[in-house]
Amino acid sequence: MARMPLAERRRQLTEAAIKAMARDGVAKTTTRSIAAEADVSLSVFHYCFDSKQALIESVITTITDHYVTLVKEALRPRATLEETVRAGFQAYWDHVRAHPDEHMLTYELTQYALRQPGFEHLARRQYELYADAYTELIEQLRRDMDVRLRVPVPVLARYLAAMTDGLTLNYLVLGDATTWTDILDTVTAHIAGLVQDDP
Amino acid sequence: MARMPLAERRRQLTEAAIKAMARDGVAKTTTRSIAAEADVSLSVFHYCFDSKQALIESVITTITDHYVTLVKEALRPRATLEETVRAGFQAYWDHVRAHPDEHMLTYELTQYALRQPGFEHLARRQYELYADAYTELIEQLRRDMDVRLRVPVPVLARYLAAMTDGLTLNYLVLGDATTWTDILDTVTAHIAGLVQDDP
DNA sequence: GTCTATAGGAAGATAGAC
DNA sequence: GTCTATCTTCCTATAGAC
Repeated sequence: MARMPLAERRRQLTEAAIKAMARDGVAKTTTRSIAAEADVSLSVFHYCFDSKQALIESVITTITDHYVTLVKEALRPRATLEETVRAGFQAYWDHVRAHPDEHMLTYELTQYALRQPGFEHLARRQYELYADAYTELIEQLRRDMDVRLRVPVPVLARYLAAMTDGLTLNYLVLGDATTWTDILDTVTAHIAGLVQDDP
Repeated sequence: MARMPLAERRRQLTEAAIKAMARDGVAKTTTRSIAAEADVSLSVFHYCFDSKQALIESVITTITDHYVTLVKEALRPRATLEETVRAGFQAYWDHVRAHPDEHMLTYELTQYALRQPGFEHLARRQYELYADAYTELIEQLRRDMDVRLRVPVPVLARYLAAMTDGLTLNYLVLGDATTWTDILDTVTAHIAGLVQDDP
């Protein structure tokens, strides 16, 4: 097989692991299946990573950074506050609908990290970065537009992150059998009310 | 060992499984560890359940019903709307803080069910029952008090269920390092505004 | 760096005596 | 119904040649 620098192989295996885990779930993904997905032999895997745990650590940080970028891109400021909220949620939501398995994987990895001794910090990092993304957005809105807040920034940021998280998980489990559009409308109107003081 | 009717042994093993899974996580809980927790031999396990999957099905339905009862009890109607929201969240939240591992387990089981072919309906049932609990509460409030809604009942119920779910998961990951009390205050004020029309 | 082959262990499930 | 002992399978990780 084609030779490759260590760092690049690591990236390739990490990507292969994400793909396999999104498809089959974390529990059913073995080092063998990851090696097969990357089309390398099992020994190459262990040449690049000391253990399966070391790979999973790489998977968690990679996918977390990937999703934080996604959320920040979706929630970037737009012309008006209402448009920011609506377009932001729409962009985020389109991604969830297009890649449900990947979003599912983020939840599985959170729980893996919380249950694995020494990995708890990875789960915390994941959720802190989500909240940070919202914090950044809120601060930006406060500067660029005339937005006043009913609640302190960290409280609002964490609340919004948790709400996004809960709605996403709810969608992954139940789908949109009920009128999910209505729910999103409720959310956006709701958030606008929470963010901006009444005149 | 003491003999026991089949149905009772099943209950005993199911409870032992819940205890072991809450403590060690679903992934690390084996049929052997469950049998040890229940203080029976491995063969007794397989005498009661055809497979590990059959036991997990029992675990999921049991713990789901248990938690739905809990939520319904926490969210029962009280004197005023505001008191209902505040006391309800407080009661629910006290339980989360007292038993984080059990709540964690409910998330793990959801994901197990979603990944296990033929078990998806158990995950859906879990989340439908959560939404049903909120639906019941809302209907009751509409009857008993003079509460008008800005949004349809199913939309509101599902939204509230998702929000509760997201906040719980967020707490399980991050703890209450930030001012969690403020977040709960925000939530309760927020919900009251969403539920009741301005006069 | 990559390969084949295999060590070593733990899991789910079964056999058959009591 | 419950037990001990074992079968079978599949996993992570390593050894050693190329």
